[in-house]
Amino acid sequence: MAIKNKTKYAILGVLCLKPCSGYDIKKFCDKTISHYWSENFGHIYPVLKQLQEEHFIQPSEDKASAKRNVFQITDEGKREFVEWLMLPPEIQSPRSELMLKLSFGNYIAIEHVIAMLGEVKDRNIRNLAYYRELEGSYLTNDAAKKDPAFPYWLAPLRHGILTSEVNIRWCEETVQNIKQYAPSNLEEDAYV
Amino acid sequence: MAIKNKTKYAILGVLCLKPCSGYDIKKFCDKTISHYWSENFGHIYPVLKQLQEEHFIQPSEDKASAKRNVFQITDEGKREFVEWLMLPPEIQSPRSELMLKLSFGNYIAIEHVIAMLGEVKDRNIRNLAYYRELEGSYLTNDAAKKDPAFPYWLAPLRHGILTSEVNIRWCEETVQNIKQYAPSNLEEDAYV
DNA sequence: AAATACATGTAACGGGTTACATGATTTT
DNA sequence: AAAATCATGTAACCCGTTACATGTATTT
Repeated sequence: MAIKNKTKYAILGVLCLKPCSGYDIKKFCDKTISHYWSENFGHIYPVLKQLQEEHFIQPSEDKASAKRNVFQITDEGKREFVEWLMLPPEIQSPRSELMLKLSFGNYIAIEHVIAMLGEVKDRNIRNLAYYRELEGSYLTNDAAKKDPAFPYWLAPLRHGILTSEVNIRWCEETVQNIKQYAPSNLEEDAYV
Repeated sequence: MAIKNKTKYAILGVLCLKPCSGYDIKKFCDKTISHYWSENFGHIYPVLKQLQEEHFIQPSEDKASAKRNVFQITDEGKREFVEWLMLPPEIQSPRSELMLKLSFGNYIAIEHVIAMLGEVKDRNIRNLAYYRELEGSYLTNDAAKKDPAFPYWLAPLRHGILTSEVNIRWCEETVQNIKQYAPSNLEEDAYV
């Protein structure tokens, strides 16, 4: 059977870096890997409990506060995680709502489609700016560069940069194509 | 509440093109839009029933076989579909297993990571070849070009082409970065 | 005659999201 | 004192996948 429950492995991965509470894990996901991975509390806490039962994680001693529930990964947990790492990543069946909508674009007014593509482009421009800033701070940090993990943290970031760039170009190209091949009501506006 | 059940709208979209049975819809998804949308029987048939109850679709007269259950979209169904089309596409929370695994690449042997990226690259090369072929047959078909839907069918295809290309480049770049910044055991092999 | 493709559906499962509930701690 | 943040957890829901069951029509 195919491996599901990727939350399990995401949590094990984060705990490989440092002991964390559920809250910490969520914060880490939101801050550091949010451009390619997301988690939510409703899933983290139950999985944390399950991982503890499987002895892949255990309560950590160094709790900052009595209320905090800090976990650390066990040797078994590390083994489990690395084993998963080496499996080929599952090819997920694609479901792009944008592409689906776009392919039926001739059912709505051309201005709508163009506006939609404009929003997509803007979002990608914002993302790109953010990625570029991150990349800059990475590349000028000599300590980070010496970390053996450096190229592995750089890779998803570079992917974000390259795909953002290509998405922007695609938006522009697509607007042009739409105007050229399906002029409809836009042409008239040009004379106003 | 956010709109879920996108299968509903995918089905309405396909039925806008022509009356279909559940089987036809599945076939259409697999053959025509599989690079950005997927459906499966276990979801299609129940949703088909639900759509009928909502009067968005109705049984079609022209059944080829007694066994086939062909549906056509109603005016209400068309309205429902177009209304959805005009809503901004939901931004889906990203979950790239490849990126997650890659960001922990320093936990496994470098050869493993390089092999993994090689497979990803190969898959993208295969996809690109397929997309390019499709694009060629599109661009040389004058009848298709005159269809007002032409740029809307072209757009997802172009997106596939551009992202495949960029993925290939990213794989190559990433392998280089890994070799440069995390040489480890590969260097030795170079002398063998 | 056997194998493949056509065709429709149900049941169980599970993964992930959202909303809800609750309270402590820190900052303004 | 109030607001914001920290922090943990549960319950309900629903979407989508997988596996199962069943039978017909067509091709080899």
